[in-house]
Amino acid sequence: MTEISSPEENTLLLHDFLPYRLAVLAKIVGISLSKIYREKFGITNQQWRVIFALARQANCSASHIVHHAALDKVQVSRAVAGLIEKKLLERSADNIDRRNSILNLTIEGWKVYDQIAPEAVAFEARLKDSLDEREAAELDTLLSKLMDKATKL
Amino acid sequence: MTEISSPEENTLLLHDFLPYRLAVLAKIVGISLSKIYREKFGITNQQWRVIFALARQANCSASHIVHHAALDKVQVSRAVAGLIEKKLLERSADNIDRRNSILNLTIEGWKVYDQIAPEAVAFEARLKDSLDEREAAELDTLLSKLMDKATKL
DNA sequence: AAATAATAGTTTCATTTGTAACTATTTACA
DNA sequence: TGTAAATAGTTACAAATGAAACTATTATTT
Repeated sequence: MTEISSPEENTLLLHDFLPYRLAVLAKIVGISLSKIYREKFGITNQQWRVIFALARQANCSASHIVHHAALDKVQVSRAVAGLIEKKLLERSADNIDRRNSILNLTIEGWKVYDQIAPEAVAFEARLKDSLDEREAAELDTLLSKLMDKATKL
Repeated sequence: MTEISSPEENTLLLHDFLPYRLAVLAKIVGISLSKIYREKFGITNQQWRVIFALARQANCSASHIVHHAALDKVQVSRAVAGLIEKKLLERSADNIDRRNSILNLTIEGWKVYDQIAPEAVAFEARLKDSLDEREAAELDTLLSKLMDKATKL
């Protein structure tokens, strides 16, 4: 194996490349987090997002979740179907606009939420553990700026 | 649709939750970036990473790429097979240890790299556009700290 | 009112991905 | 030396994902 590039050269370093760093970080974080809800509750990442969206906003439609959980309508449809089968969520009809479904967590669904939520918060806290208050605030700002930019690229 | 949670309540806000923010940001950035190499060169994300790893380090084995491109060996194997078929990469035998393959970009492979690399750099620059120098440095630090922590969770 | 477009959500099918099992080769060690 | 363990890489199969077509209902246009 021969090193052919020198630091002087303008070769792109993958591990310094921001999109790569974001992808790797997000993936590792996502995998670690998903263990919490997958192993203990058999819940997928998308189902988890639907549960959290519904915990925040009850009686809402699938398309409301689409806009608040960064999932597309197919993903929401599948996640909802899975959660209904697990009896964590129930669907009722909207008689005002019968295209809509009205979604709500069941008692069981709330129990699951009440167990996962604190663990998710604790997980986030561990992740941010090495950041002081200023850094945490800075991180928020930077992620917001990047998100803003990324949606306009 | 009824708002049942109030800000006073300790409900987890999905859009403030760091793992969620990282996942959404990484996904949007990844999709935007992938258009550059997918639409113009028909290259997948994994193939792109293999090309960049090989541009940095010639004559290396697949497992070297595994460790430097955050891909698992199956992903590398498939990406390499695809790149060989496209004639962007060639594989030769390592007579010292015949388990290893020795991988190198072809002339065509280098041409593709030479076209994608500047676009990738420009993309990253656009993404960081709204950050000043201090913020960009801070971002580096924060991502490193988070990455460090995430690998130890 | 009838035809057309738009919206909500589901289903289908092809592609991608992840896990595990597999082959081939080399290393460790009894 | 011979046997077991480790390493490099591929293949096969199952599960997850994405894009497009589809059903049902409501809104808009003429």
